Amino acid sequence: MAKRKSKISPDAEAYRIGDSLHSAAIHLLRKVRAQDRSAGIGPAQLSALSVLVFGGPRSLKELAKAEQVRPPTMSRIVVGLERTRLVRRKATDDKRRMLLEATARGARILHEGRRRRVEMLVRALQELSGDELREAAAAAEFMRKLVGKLS
Amino acid sequence: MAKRKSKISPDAEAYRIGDSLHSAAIHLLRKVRAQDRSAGIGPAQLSALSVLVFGGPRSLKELAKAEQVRPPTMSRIVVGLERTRLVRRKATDDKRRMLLEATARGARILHEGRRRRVEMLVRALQELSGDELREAAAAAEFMRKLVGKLS
DNA sequence: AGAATTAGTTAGCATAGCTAACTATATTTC
DNA sequence: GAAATATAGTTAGCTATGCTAACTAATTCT
Repeated sequence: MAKRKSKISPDAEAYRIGDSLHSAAIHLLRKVRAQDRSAGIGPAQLSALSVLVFGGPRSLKELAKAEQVRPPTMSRIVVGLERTRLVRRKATDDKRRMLLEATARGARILHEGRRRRVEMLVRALQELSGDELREAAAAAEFMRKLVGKLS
Repeated sequence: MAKRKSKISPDAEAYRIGDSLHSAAIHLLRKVRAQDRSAGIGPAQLSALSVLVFGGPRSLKELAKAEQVRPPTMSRIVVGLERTRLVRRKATDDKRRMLLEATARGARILHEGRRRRVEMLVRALQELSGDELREAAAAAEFMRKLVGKLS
């Protein structure tokens, strides 16, 4: 593109693509998030829980960093997760710190919520041809790489 | 893939890809959203404003539907946007309805906020080769199509 | 021992989501 | 044309999620 259509500067092209990706991500998540209403768990709790389920136990501060929120915010999210027995605290040698870990129930709830979200995408993906599915896999892989490069 | 590796069922493959796309979209937005703090406008307001800027004036109910929120929620979002003079109400013949439209200031603020978000992506995209950039464009286009197919 | 640092919480504020119940206007029905 | 119904938006009140500032308790450094 940059070579065939020299009128389009690489920067403008990068901007257009960036805007597209941004917009697509917003609309994709807005759609799948509609599935969360039946879960009885908010998006922040669901996301924090997923870190514990897939990434293993960690301290509140680490969890806050992983979720890119401040410690007081995470403190309250954890209170909610504890109240519904999705997460448990474990004491450590350092008595200031705690380890947060998902309960079995937490893992189950997470997988169900995730399944509901992802299944919406899966239904759309199942309409695609084999070629299109390969395109989908490439898009997912590209997004993953790009996110790694951010900031 | 489905043909070469017949052990992997198309369904499992679709699930894996769906999960990837979902996860990538979450992480992408979490990163770019960090840019919003300096904007002095929340994500819901920003998103509603973008509908008005890019899609033109419409009623509160239509805006709520476009944003997939309930009317009372949109009512309050609009109050916030009005308070900061980013959106204006216009009366219609039907005195129950109103038309909401972005002000010039609203359009400017939106473009600035969007630019901040997108520029983060652009910085990452600018590190890519021409081939990779074409991959990026294909990924964006694919996502756009997929979102259209959702539910 | 005392000072500084670190982990987490509490308090207080704003935004954003919901449902239920309300007001005001339009439309339909008899 | 009046009464019933439907529609657009708001208000009230709840929960969840984000922040900063200020606090407590434990640990580490000097």
